[in-house]
Amino acid sequence: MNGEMLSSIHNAFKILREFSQDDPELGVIELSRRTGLSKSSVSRIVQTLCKEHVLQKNIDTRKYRLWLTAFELGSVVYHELEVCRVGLPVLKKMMESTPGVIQLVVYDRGSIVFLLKLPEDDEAQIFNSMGVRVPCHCTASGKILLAFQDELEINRVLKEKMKSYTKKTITTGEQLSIELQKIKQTGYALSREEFKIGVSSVAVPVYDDLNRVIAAINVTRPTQLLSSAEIDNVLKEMKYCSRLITERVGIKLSNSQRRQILAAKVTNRWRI
Amino acid sequence: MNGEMLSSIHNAFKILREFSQDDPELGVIELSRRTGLSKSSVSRIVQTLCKEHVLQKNIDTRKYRLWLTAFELGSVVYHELEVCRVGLPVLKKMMESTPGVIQLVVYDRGSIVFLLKLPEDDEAQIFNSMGVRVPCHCTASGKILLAFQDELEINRVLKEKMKSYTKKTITTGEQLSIELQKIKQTGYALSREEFKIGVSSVAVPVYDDLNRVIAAINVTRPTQLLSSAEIDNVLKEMKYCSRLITERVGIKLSNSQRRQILAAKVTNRWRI
DNA sequence: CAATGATGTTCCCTATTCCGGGACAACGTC
DNA sequence: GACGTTGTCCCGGAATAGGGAACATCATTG
Repeated sequence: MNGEMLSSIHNAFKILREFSQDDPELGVIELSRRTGLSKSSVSRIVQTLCKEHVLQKNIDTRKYRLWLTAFELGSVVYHELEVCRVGLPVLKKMMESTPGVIQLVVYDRGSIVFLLKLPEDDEAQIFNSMGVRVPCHCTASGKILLAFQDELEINRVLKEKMKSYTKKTITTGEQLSIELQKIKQTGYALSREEFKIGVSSVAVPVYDDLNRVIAAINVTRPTQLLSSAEIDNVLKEMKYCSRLITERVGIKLSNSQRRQILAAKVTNRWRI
Repeated sequence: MNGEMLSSIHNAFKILREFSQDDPELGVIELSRRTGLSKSSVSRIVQTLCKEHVLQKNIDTRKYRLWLTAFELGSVVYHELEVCRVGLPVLKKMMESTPGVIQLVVYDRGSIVFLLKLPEDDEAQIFNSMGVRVPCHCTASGKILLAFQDELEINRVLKEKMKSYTKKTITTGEQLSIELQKIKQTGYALSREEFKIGVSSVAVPVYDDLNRVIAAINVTRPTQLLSSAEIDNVLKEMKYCSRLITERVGIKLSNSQRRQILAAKVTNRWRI
């Protein structure tokens, strides 16, 4: 297995991944510096991506931003994610009775990716939104999802360097390991200003019809609005919604089929 | 200018573009057939894209589907599109009083791309959704957006082959040209089952603060629920929302700045 | 307004890579 | 177990992608 395979494709995505909500517009030199590629290479790649309408060039500033092809491809993923389709109406209903920001989150290689965020209108850009990737160790949903990964994956992540976002961020493998065990027992995770000062959140796992954890529901609020009494209230609501999603997710199987699949130790995460 | 520039990047997106809501999972041979690339090339490209987490492989079926990197990149575009951010709350409000499917749409090279669709929960998958691309000639929003493109672009599109979706689909340049002129006079467009039998829609343009058409609002309903009396009602509502979006879009400029920019004939579509 | 600096594009050349063909392997089906 | 289908691996040669440098463009500064 040679490392990166087709190098220009690898480089193209190295460049594309530099674009984010925080850095939506980037120039050639900037990209060159960030990726370590020569500016001539960046220039050529970026021009190619423009021809594919993956990027768009701002003629005035000569900077580039992601464009419609990226949007179209991303939308396909969104529509394919069963947990999104099923989760959206459930969480919308939940929103009517539950204040705060509600998010649906999946695990991906030591990080979490936000799939849904309600309410959607983000006048206040305080909270993370759809499509954003954040490391596991500092968020409630990250910790709950990591807690349910297999040993191998957990150990891999525990060894990684953990960035500190606030004074309360967990930064060592030992601390996180203890936290994960506690979480697995209680069945929910808490983040009290571990990612952002003034902001706390609760998360519960979402299971599929084969009892595998496929996602997490996350409720975020200003810390002072999330007393332990209130957490109990919110958790009840969240667990109910989690169960609703489980019931509606997955190809409905007979019990014998289910046993068969589980016996085969299917760890294939295809059906999120 | 050499045609495609970096060919492997071009080929990668040729492959990626084959994935859609209708064809979310594809295998190597299938992709090879569709793209005209050799199956060995497709295999290698697809493996590279898996390493980049743009695609994910289903171990059981050996087919591929778009995956989280695509979602993350697409989300950046979504958040960057000012007309989305501004349009979403406006159209949500509109939804409360207006039945039917409400969509926000932009023009892109002879096609339209749906940015938003309300209501979002699509139990009934009858209507087009977010991120979907459809040719201009057969939809209300496509016709209204095309009508406001410049001569050059209109003529380019008029010459293209137009696919027929129903008996009522416009399929010749002459017909479409007449239709566009009518639309430009009345200020709105209609599609009576030109794309799908039993489904009709109305569309109005959305202007930015420099009076350029940047998007369209589209309302779709079963044909029998869209009488001409009802169309007048809906149009009133739509035009009101369109104006609201215009007011809230764009960097607020002084009148002198505005004149300057318009004098410079800025056709740069960067600021959608 | 010339000089300077910073950024972006194009050209050229070579080492590398990537493509296509074919062999091989893994399934599923009859 | 034979066959058809599909996916992966291997290999050699042709094409191309990448880096360096020149050139171009724009912004800033004295």
